[in-house]
Amino acid sequence: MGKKPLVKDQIREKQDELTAAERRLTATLLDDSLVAGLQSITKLAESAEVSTPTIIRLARKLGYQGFPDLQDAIRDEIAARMKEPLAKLETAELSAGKDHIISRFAEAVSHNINRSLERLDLDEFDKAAALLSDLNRRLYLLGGRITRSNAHYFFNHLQIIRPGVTQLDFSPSVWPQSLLDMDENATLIVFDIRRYEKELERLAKLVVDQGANIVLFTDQWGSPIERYASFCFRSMVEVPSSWDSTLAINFLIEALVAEVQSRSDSADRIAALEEMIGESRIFRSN
Amino acid sequence: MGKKPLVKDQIREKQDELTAAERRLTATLLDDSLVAGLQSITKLAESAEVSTPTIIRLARKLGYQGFPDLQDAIRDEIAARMKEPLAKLETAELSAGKDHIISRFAEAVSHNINRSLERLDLDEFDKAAALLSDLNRRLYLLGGRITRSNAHYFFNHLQIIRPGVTQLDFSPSVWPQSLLDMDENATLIVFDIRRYEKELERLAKLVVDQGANIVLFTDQWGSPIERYASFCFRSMVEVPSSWDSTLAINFLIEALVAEVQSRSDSADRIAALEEMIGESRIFRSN
DNA sequence: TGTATTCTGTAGTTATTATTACAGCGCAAG
DNA sequence: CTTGCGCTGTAATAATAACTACAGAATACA
Repeated sequence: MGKKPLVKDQIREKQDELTAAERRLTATLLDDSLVAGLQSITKLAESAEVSTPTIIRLARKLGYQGFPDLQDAIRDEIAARMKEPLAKLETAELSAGKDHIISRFAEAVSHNINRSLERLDLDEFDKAAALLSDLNRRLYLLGGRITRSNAHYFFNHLQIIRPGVTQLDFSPSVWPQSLLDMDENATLIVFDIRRYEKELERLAKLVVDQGANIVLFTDQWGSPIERYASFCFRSMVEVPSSWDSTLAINFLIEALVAEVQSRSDSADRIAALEEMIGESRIFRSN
Repeated sequence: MGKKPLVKDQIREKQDELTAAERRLTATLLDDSLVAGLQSITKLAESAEVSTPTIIRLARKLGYQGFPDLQDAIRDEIAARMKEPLAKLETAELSAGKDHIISRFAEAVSHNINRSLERLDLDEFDKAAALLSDLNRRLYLLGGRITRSNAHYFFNHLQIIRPGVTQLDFSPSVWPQSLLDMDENATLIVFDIRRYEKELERLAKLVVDQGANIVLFTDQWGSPIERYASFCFRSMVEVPSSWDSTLAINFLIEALVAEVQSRSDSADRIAALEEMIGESRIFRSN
């Protein structure tokens, strides 16, 4: 049994063969994501300003037995959409820019975050947060060509929340110095999405050999570093763009920052930092 | 007339005074975000394994006249939620981690992106994209303490897509050199969210005085730089964390990257870059 | 264990909804 | 014009849903 087409799409598809009254009806339906179709046929008829038989005729044209049958389909769709943490969005409807990049992007992004959260193991998240909150462990961060920005964002926060956080330079030539310190009391947080970078993998291997843990952020297909990682977070990255989207990854980073922060009770630390920033400008110049 | 409470909340509130069968029913309802409540009373009774009168009794307990009355309320709520580009999520339901940080975070993030997109003027977006695609204009990027990571992410992409892109150092002491070049053929892309940074504002003023354009990314309250900006994108940043979330800002960045990319037809440029990366490693070390 | 109280479903009734049949209307072609 | 065809609504009917009354079951308490 094949996947049923979405009612919304069925309507769009048949739009041409619909009569005037039927279009008035579909307009009403499409107008609020089909929710209007869940009323009784009488009420729907009133709000679309058509007669009840028109509704039944439309239902039949779309291939349903009758109105209740169509309603079931609509309800199933809505239920499915509500299940999504971030619903698939229809966003375009908000400013008539149906095919604007913003709409298509928003749709893709919500899909990405949805799927990523769906696959996320909350236990793993908690354990990773605990690991990153452990002040006895030093943290090192490293990203690839694109993801180094994400690594930096994470670093930027972690560094304020707790001591012992280091960002590795993007250039492999200076890695050896830090590598020396990455023993069993160190954790390397590494970002690697396609196209996966060999240098990162090589470093990962070395680091694990020295006993350090690895927390990996990668894409849906998975970096080769996965085999070395104690914790691995896969996020969906595809969007209608020549570039991958790291939004789902950023979501995880921000959530981890929030969690690590609350576990670390770093209020004092931050207060002290704020004071330093307030009193003097020299610290902002680094 | 005050705002009506959400059915979901009404149920939670009265949970204590509900009987066994009624709880079975509310469990079914809550289980799929109340969508089950849009079926006929008969079907709902079946799927919740209670009798139809139980349903009516619950409806009355919640303060409704009867089942259809309750249904109307549910439908209204769902309609409201579907209107959101990214729906408010109930995400917790996906793994029973009701109050897990991930759930609360996801809810906040969807709210933030929703609101931000709602306020986004697509025309402004397009015009900004056009500005950034204009190869006759040089681009400079700058962020604040936290947002410099975002600036860097944007820079990372723009730099590949087109020539004439410069990232300003975070340290004000080296700004003057770049400032010299920021004339009417330059655009400064600046990120400034709370706590707004005075240095950024001062630079913005200088830059505008020299005739350059400013594209500003800020938070919902708005940076003081707004008065100097040709384009201003406000994004919501509040999340259940000690830190602000820049996800909505990143959304815009990624969408702009996609748009600028497609306007710039930089296929050749990227192909050349890929080739260089493939042939030699030295370019990755900087 | 017995009794009172509350809960819950069955079955019957009423109200509403979904469907059908048909007739009027409007538009296009001759 | 007039004729014909398709669209649309009205009104009657069939189907289903919503509600009520009541009685059996479950539970709490003496």
